[in-house]
Amino acid sequence: MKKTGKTRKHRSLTTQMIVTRAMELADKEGFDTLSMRKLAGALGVTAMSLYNHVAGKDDLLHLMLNRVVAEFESPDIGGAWEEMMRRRAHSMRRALLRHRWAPMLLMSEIAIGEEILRDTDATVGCLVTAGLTYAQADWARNAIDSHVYGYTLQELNYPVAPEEYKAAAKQYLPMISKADYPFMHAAALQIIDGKYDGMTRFDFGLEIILDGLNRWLVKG
Amino acid sequence: MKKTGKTRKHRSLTTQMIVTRAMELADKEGFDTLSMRKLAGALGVTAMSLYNHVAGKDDLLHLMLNRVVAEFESPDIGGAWEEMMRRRAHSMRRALLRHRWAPMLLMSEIAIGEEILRDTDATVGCLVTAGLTYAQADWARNAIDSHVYGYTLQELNYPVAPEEYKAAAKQYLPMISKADYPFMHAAALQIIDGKYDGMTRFDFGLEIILDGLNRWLVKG
DNA sequence: GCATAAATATTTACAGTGTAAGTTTGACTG
DNA sequence: CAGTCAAACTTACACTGTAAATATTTATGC
Repeated sequence: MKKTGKTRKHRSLTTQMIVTRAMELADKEGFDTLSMRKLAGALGVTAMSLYNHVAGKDDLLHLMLNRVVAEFESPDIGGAWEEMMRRRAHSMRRALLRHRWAPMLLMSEIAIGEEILRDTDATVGCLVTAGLTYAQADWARNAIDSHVYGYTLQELNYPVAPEEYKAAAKQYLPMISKADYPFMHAAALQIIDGKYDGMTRFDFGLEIILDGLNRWLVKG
Repeated sequence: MKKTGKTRKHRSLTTQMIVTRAMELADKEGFDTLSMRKLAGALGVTAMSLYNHVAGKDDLLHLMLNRVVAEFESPDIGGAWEEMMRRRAHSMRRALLRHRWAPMLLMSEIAIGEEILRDTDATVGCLVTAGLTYAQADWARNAIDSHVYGYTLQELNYPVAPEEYKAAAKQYLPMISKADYPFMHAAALQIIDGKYDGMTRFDFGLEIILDGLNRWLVKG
């Protein structure tokens, strides 16, 4: 197992490389199949080598989550807050769909880090600059984030793709007892008949919230 | 290892017992430390015995989640939809706070089962009976659920308890660079000065959504 | 009552996991 | 060239879920 002397193994690993590769693997093959051994293998290295650059799997996870948040679009200070929040929400959604493993962890981990602070600061900053109090800004941000994370997470784990709703409804209709679940039964029929496409909508909830916030602010 | 003949080990285990004990353990000691061996031990049995009543850990998980959803309050068909949705949301929140491990899994698992169907059917049923179309009912339910799950999950994982916000703000203030994160810095000061208690509010977001839905329906 | 069948609990074993501890290697420094 | 120190490696351990085979208790049929 001697070194050839040319293939440099030493000094060839960085934290950035590890995080990048980990995200690629998580994106492609799923987060739960990502093990330290597998990640190390993908980098041509043994598992324990990673521990020279990363404190542990938890630490790696936080670094990955920070990278995801880095993809969120920062609202401009001084911009029209509604439009800024809308743009941020859409960019969050795109980032979360790119990294399907992220939403659950972003919500359920105590996630702090440079990029997460930056995002929070810019968001609160935009709202406060637009005239909201810190309390109002915090509540607004929380309502929006709850929706973005909540909606996206539910959507990501929905078992059938939108273009298969009709077929799925046909397939499962006989399993939905009309006596026990009359409304679900009727809903399935509506989807089959093409009266409703079965898709919930991200923007629907988002606009309800933005509009509601706006009205509440105007009212005082 | 012969049986004493009196201490009956056989026939003494049921699926219900397993699920109940699993929920107790998860509630008390956390979901991630719940292993089949530990659960079996708590029931005075070996790990593999559980597999006679439960297909596997995944199956057990789904049974647990169904039990949680069973604690959600079913809206009445024919009731005033806004108030019904409000009551359901609050009961969801109480149940999710009782079972801190549940929200993440309810959102991220493909969860189907008797109780989950019942809840969906009753909720959609209430809304449809109140005059909404199936599409509108689905969107409304989705917006509400996204908020309930999203908010509760974020709240559950918030690192400091509400009564410690002030102390926490004092402690961490020096770590929040005024140059890099001016608004977070200012927010911390407001909390320290007692101008804002730092608590976001479940009802704030919920009422924004309910009100927004109402307006949208009236408008057509 | 007794053989047989069906449930259900147990034992053993395996391929994984994250990571603590100790060892070797490689690349700079003087 | 020798010395130093960070980085990569090896080994080992205590876990995990669960497949397969075995043992034991209960229920059924004659």
